[in-house]
Amino acid sequence: MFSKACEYGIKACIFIAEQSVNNRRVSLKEVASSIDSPEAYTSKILQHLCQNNIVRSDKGPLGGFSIPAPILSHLRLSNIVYLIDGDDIYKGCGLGLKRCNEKLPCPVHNKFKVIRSELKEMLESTTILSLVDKLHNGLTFLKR
Amino acid sequence: MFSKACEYGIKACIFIAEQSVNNRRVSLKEVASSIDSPEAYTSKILQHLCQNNIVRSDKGPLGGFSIPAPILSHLRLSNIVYLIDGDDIYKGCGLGLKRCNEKLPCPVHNKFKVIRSELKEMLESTTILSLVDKLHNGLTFLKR
DNA sequence: ATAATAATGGATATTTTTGTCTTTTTTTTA
DNA sequence: TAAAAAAAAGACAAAAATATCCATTATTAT
Repeated sequence: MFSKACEYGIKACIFIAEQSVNNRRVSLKEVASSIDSPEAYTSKILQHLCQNNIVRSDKGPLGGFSIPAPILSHLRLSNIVYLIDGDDIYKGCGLGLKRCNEKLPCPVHNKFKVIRSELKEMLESTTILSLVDKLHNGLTFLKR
Repeated sequence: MFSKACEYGIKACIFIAEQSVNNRRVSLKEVASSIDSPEAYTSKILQHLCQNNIVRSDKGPLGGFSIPAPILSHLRLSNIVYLIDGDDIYKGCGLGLKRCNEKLPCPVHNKFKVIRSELKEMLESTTILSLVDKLHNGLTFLKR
């Protein structure tokens, strides 16, 4: 459904958000080990998220990654997925046709658009904070 | 959503099915040009479909690909997707966790399972014949 | 200032997916 | 039986995704 990069990105954001809620910055190492992802690859993904102001990074000792409260209060799954995987999952034709639309639909167009719009709606309505809450309550897990 | 191979596979099946309804066998060339796919790559995908009795092939002049009526009457999108892409799209964790389930769900588990089960239901209930009908009525297209 | 810490950036490597090319096998028709 | 047509099979190539390594830059504490 999502690329590996996107999966790591989502998990990393949930973990960093959880720590940010408690005013803790986290290092790359902590992120990677907490979400069980390859460190250097995760670094690239975090860079990407930082360059697009979804995550904040500070260098030096005491540095690390965080998500500032004003950003966290608005952050949704859709922001992360859109940044990393683009909008193909919302817009792209189910059969990969370049020009598939209401007027000239592919055979699966109408079946897919229902699923797709529900996926879109779900990603846009799910906040990272709501996912952090579940983590915090011990109801969900980021590893294994 | 699906791999390129799977997209080609679905389009190829719809095209071959359309021709089989009219008792016409089609060559690899015809398939590839009709669905706008790379010929040799499409060949591999058709081989795979043939080995798994979703498509039939006959060698020699007058040979070509077809889908026998008894198969076509049962064939659904899910059969093709499952063969080519496997069951990750139904079963796999949205965050790529190996062991994510009802008891130990990842943070997005419950949000995703709704979408996933709808996707599953859609693929399992959509027959290739119903898609051929739309093609035939000029309501949908396989290229562009 | 210096050393230590942590992210950044760039180059490189590996793996997977996608795509190609060539030879072989099967079948039909002449 | 020989030639032609068509898929099968296997090796190979290119592109994309995933992953690693190393030198650089910024920040903090000593």
